Amino acid sequence: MTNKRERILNAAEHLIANRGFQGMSMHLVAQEAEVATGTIYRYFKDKESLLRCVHEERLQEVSQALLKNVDTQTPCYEQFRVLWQNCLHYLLSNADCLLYRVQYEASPLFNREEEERMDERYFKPVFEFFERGRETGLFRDLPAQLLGFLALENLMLLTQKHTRGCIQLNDAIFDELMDAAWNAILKR
Amino acid sequence: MTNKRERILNAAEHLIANRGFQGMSMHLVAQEAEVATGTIYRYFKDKESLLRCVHEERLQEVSQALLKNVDTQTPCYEQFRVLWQNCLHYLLSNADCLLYRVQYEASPLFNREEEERMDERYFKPVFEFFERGRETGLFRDLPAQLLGFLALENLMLLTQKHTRGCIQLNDAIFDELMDAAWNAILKR
Amino acid sequence: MTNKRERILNAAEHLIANRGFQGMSMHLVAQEAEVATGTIYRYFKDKESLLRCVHEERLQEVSQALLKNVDTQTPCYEQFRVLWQNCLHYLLSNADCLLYRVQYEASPLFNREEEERMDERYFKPVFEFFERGRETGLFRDLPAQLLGFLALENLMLLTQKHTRGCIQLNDAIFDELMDAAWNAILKR
Amino acid sequence: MTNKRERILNAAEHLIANRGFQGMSMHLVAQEAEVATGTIYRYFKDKESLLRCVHEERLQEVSQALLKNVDTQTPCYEQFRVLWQNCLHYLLSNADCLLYRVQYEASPLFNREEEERMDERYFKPVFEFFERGRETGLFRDLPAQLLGFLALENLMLLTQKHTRGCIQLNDAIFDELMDAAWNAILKR
DNA sequence: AATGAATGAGGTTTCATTCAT
DNA sequence: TATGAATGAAACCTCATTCAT
Repeated sequence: MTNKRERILNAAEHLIANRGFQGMSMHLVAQEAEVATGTIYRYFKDKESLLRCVHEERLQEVSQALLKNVDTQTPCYEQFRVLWQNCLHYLLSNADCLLYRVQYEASPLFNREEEERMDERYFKPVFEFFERGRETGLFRDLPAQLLGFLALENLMLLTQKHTRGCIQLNDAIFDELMDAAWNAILKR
Repeated sequence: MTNKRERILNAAEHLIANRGFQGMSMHLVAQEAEVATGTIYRYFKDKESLLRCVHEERLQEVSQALLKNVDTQTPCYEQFRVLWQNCLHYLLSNADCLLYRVQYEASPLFNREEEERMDERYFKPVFEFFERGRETGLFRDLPAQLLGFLALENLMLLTQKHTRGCIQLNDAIFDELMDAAWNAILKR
Repeated sequence: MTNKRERILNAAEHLIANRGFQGMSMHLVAQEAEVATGTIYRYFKDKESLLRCVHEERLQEVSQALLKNVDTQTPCYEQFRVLWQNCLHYLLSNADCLLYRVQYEASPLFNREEEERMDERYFKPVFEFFERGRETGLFRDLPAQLLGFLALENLMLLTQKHTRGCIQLNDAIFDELMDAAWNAILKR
Repeated sequence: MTNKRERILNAAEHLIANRGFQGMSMHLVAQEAEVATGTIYRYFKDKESLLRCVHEERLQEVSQALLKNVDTQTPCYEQFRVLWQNCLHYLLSNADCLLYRVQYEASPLFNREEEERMDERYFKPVFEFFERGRETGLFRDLPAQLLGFLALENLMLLTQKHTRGCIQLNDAIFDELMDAAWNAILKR
């Protein structure tokens, strides 16, 4: 059953999300996934490889969630709104993934080049959206990567703080935040 | 010599910055600080306590750097500009502190309540600045904490990516980013 | 197909020869023999049993090779010469078997009594040859086992060193070594 | 206490001697040496390093024992006799070292080049003895290494079999064996 | 008869912490 | 106060063996 592989990935993500990279031991992963320790090594060469897979599989999932119902034929703002809402909903309903990703981004352990390649692969349409906006003079004259960061990435940090109970957010605030993001990237 | 205590704190910060929480072993800290392993335990009860101290000492330093030359008598935008520039310069010239802090923020390991208390203690004047801006109707109707986040905290993530070589930033971009931050918090 | 049994035995021998007893895992044996791991257990009760079989099967083969064309009607020196040459050629052309056997002999793991029984069974004619030589007063007054050792067994160690590239041997040296062996066992 | 280092080396040697390379686990070494597992790693980088040290330290000891009382001024046969007797006595009274060494020699795991360098370093005077004998026309025209092998190294294998109870040796046999070794290397 | 996924005991190694000096 | 050798629990990983298919 390839089901076991998925269980292992989820267990790893969950443990990292809740206990940090330090708190994810192979033994705990096995326990959480309800498999024997040795079983993990049938699916993943070693711990590092498991971590890489957790990352890549989730990246793919995130990018799909992000781009759902984004129609390049609709007005720019409309596309932005869908993107932003997709992002918000995904983050709010996938706490483990969110808490995991924030730590991954912060960690100095990972190979930057590989990460860049993956970002490019999975988020190409997102970057293209911001690039088009910039070319038409709607958005600020900043690299697409930065526009994407201003518009979406800090949402990640905010929802993380929300999920962990550090701040309280509600729908009114979300509307305000989306508007703030839109105004941040708009050319003056 | 209390000098040793400082050396230990710096060593811990440096190691976390460059190798993550996992990469900071007490033995390595001792080596980097050029003290014996046992000496660390004269200054800090245990590893957790050392980590807490690293955090608090730096928080204090950051808050001082942030508020330098901020004059509440000057126009709001001017105060914002100084705050933002202080923040940028501190982050760019204190790579270890920056790389450390990003990981700290992302980590699920720390006591949220204590952190909140510390934030409040050290960043009170910053929050007050945003609060005033909101009350005068200049800034969006969002909690000061959120305004601060929109204005300053994502700068931390950006400079981290810059420091680690994931993105390239320059003065023109920094100007643009400051403007983006300003526009993000401004009421429409 | 009993062919599989042979493949497994060869794989085990080959692995031990090249990686030592430590380097022979059941998984690697299966891979090298191109069978499934579980299949090994159809032919051999467990790892120990497999090792014992590897040993016995090869012992039989060696003894046959050793005694080929040895004619008890010919003069003693002639018989010795054929035995020695057979031994040399077998060892030189069966590197795995050689490298395996040297390790087996050195290992404290195996049951000495069983080994003795096997030696006796398979090498009886060889021992008889040395026994006859002793009784006729041609060879030293030493147990046949020891005469055999002096004459043939150190050839094993020498060819092992040759095969592993530790020493260089050639035909002239081999002639000299055979003469040395002959003189070692000869009564003065 | 550097005493611990010695205890660890002895424990490792003893375990290999009696249970083979496989049977030497770091845990067992620690137990036998009466130290904590972790302590081993203060003295040796890892298992491989421990094995190398066991080897080198013993090699040195063996070479000293071998050359004791060998006087290059005395006749060749006398020197040979002392060498051979030294070798015999050392092997008979250092069972662990003997059983260890035989396995080491048989193992395909070790770096041949390094071994050669060590042999050369520690056994130089032995090789020189055989070289002189060859140059004066007393010994066979074989490399000193091979003469040494014929004269001494198979003694190692024989005493191993004796120590393990596979064969019975006594003083009369030893005399015979020494004579056999002498006749093996003598030029005809 | 054959497969190979699964198991978990046991291997090597690291590391936070203690304590005699 | 400072040291660093020593500890042993716990980390990662391997491997002989079993068993459902």
